[in-house]
Order: sequence, then structure tokens, then C-alpha cells
Amino acid sequence: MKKRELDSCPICHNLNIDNEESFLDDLKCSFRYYEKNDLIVQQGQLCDALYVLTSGSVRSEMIAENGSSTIVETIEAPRPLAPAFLFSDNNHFPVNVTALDSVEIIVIPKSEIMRMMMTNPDFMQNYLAHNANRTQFLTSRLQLLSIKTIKGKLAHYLLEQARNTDLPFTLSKNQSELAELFSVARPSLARSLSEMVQDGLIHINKREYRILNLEKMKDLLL
Amino acid sequence: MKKRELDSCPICHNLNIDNEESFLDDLKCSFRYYEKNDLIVQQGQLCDALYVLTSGSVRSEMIAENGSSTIVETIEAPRPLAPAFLFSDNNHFPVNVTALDSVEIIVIPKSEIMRMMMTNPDFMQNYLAHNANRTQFLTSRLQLLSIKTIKGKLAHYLLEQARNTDLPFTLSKNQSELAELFSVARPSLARSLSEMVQDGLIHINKREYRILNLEKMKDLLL
DNA sequence: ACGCAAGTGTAACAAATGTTACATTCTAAT
DNA sequence: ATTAGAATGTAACATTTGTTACACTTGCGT
Repeated sequence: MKKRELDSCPICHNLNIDNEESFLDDLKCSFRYYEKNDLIVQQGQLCDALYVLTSGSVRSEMIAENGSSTIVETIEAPRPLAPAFLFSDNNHFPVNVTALDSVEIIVIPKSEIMRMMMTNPDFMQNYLAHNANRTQFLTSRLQLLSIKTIKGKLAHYLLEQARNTDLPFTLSKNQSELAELFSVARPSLARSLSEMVQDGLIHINKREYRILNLEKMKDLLL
Repeated sequence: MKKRELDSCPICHNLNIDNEESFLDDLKCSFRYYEKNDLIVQQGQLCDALYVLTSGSVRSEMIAENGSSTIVETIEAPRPLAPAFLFSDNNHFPVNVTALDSVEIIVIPKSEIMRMMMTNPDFMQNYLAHNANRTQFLTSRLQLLSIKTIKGKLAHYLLEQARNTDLPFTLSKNQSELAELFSVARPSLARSLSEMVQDGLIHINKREYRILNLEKMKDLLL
């Protein structure tokens, strides 16, 4: 096992050097390679090993009963795939994963992951931290989606970006991407934005935003 | 440290007896007691120890900037509080936690948790499994909330309850509770239900439901 | 039996959002 | 500088959902 293959992975970086050499050397794992559109993981498949995406990118999607698919997210290397489900009571993949381009994946058996955690505190901490960060991500997504109005979601998002100040800031997303993040239609989002501008809540110039009325923005969170 | 105090906790049960005796004996931890309405954890507070709720129940809520609060959930003993955030990069509590009645909480330092995991594979597995189950719960909530129409949410929920069969089944929730779960208004939910009955999709008698047309129900998930 | 509270069904109207379509502006490649 | 394509602004209309109000049923305790 080569060090460089894993050291950029969020759960394998920053390991203590001494330990790293030893446990990477005798790590039992296998490599798998896929081409674009190959099916990597099928929904319902048993999850008894950790899949680490080391090269390429994949698409992870839920498949509804009727065959319609809803894209969940695009994952880029390096990142582990569904590291939480490896230890869940219902340890089956909840999603289909397909290759978006040429993909390399390292498959590490659950027993090896257990051993690595028992022998290397840094690795254990990384693994736990990664799952914890994932939980925080899901929690904040849930919080955002549970806001019902578009203006409310915008207020939540913009206040977060502005860090509760009235200083100008630049968004990395365009309207379409914002609409997708909020699960709303693009024209509806544009309408809400222009109303908020008309009402003097915010100022927009291209992708540079500025909150003009912090009070009223916070009122939208109700 | 008494065995019984923790053995009903989801992350401490089913431990190997030999190990359990030893590591519970010299576990460094402290006990805290609260009365109804006491503030147990404040949002933003550093999270450097695991809080295990061993007796009583608590309310965990997000506090918005403007002071309006949105209830997140009620937690009943025995359960750890936010075990994921202990290891996250931003290890601050995202919620306020207040006592709903008389509460006993065991506080275990992060270092102790680390030690327990390193020395006891069962404990580590429990901890990981608990976090993984939590992730699955959040994922399914997210999936449900990302369905936009009320009928779609109902179809998703009822198909899940019916396990994709046309057999009758009984719900444990009334309309108001369902509406809250879906984050919609109660009369709107009732309207959707009665339309689905009129359209011959389902049959309702009190809390007993039955899916009459599986095909059309699945079409609603689009 | 009675009364009360919770749960449910439903209607009229208001508000929010989606849909579609098109004009305008911006951006980047040539 | 020109131009194609992306991004944005906006309007008209359809659809969905929320709001409010009230009647009706159900279950339960007195």
C-alpha cells in the first residue's frame, strides 16, 4: 500500500508518521477501476467494506420505486463513500453510485477499518470527525429545508454568508444553483430576490450582495 | 461507576463482560442533576465531553437570531446527547438543551471516550453504529422533506408504512402529527388525503389505511 | 346521559410558488 | 468587436398550499 494513495483522503491524512508506515504497509485492501457510466454500487447492496474514491468523480443517486431518479450529489476524489453506513444496523447502501469519469476505488474490509481504528488514534479521530462533519452538514441542510418560504431560506442563507454583518460579500453560486439548493424554481427565487431589493432589505450587484436591513432580514426567519 | 447506570444506553449495551467490568470501574466521569426547565447545554457551548442522558427527558431546540425558537426534538433517557459533535471540527453544540423533568446526566470526557473505544471493540462498534443510525435517520428525513408536494410526501410515507403492499395497516400518528412531520398545515393535509380517497388511491377508516392503487401512488413520487 | 375536548371534514379566500415564455444583460471565446 | 450561450429580470397565468372558520364526529371522564 502506497502512502500517497490515501494521504489526501480526509480520513487518512495527518496520521502520525511512525504508525502510518506500519499500518499502511500491511493494510489488506483491493483496488477497483471503473469507466464512465459504470455502476459502482447498487442500492440495497450489502455494505461490509469502506469504499474510498481516490481518483475521478461519481454520482450518488436515490432510485424511486417507479424508476425515476433524483440526483443526490456528486462526489469528487478523494473521499470515502458513505463511511457511516459501514457501521449502521441496516448496513445496505441507500443509493446507486455510478462513475462520472475514470474512477479508482480502494476497498477496505470492515475488519481492517476496525483494526486501523484500534491501533491508530489519529485514524480513529479522523474517521469520527468525518462522520461528525457529515452529520453537521445534514443537520444544516435539514434546517434550511425546513424553512418554508423562499424569502426565509434566502434570509437564512444570506445572513450566514454575511456573518450577520451589513458588509458586502460575494456568493459562489448563481441563481440557478441557489434555486436548486433551496429546492425551488429559479424564477420564483428571482422574484423573491427582486422583492427583497424593492423592500430595501438587500442590495445586489452581480454576485455581490449586501444586507441593508439586518432587523427585517431576521424577521423573515420566523 | 455502576454497570446498570449505563448498560441501557445504546452506546454502552451488549459489551463484552470481561472488558466491561474493568473499563467501567475506572471510568472517569461526573454526574449532573437538573430540574425541570433548567438549561443543560447552551447553543455555541464547547462540546468536549459526551453527555449521556440516563434519566428523564430533555428538549433540544435551535434558537434563531431573533429569539424565535424552533423545537427540534424531544430526547428521552437513555440516550447520548449529540454524540457526533464531540468529534466534529466545529465542536460546539448547535442547540439549546433544557430539562423537561428531573434529569440525570453523566458527563464523560472526550479523552475517556477515546480510551474506551481503543480498549473495547464492542464499545467502538456501538458508538459508530449509533452515529451511523443517526445519519440514516437524518438522511431519510431529508429525503422526505425534499419531496415538494403534500401528496408526494403522503405517498412516500404511506408506501413505506404499507411496505409496498395493498394490505391494510394502522398509523401511530394522527393528522396533526403527520402535518407536523411533513411541515405542512393540518387542513392542507386533510384536503390532500380526501382527494386521494376520492381518486381511489387509498381507503381510510379512522387510523387504518389501505393503498388501493400502488401504481398511481408511486407516480406521486415524481 | 351528559358535556367537553380532541380529532376530523370541508369550505372560502389569501398567499406563495410553479410554469412558461420571452426580453435583456452579461460573459467568454473567436 | 462580434457573437453565441449563459445568466438574469419579469410578466401572465396555473397550481398548490396556507389561513381561518365552523360543523361534525369520536372518545372519554364525570
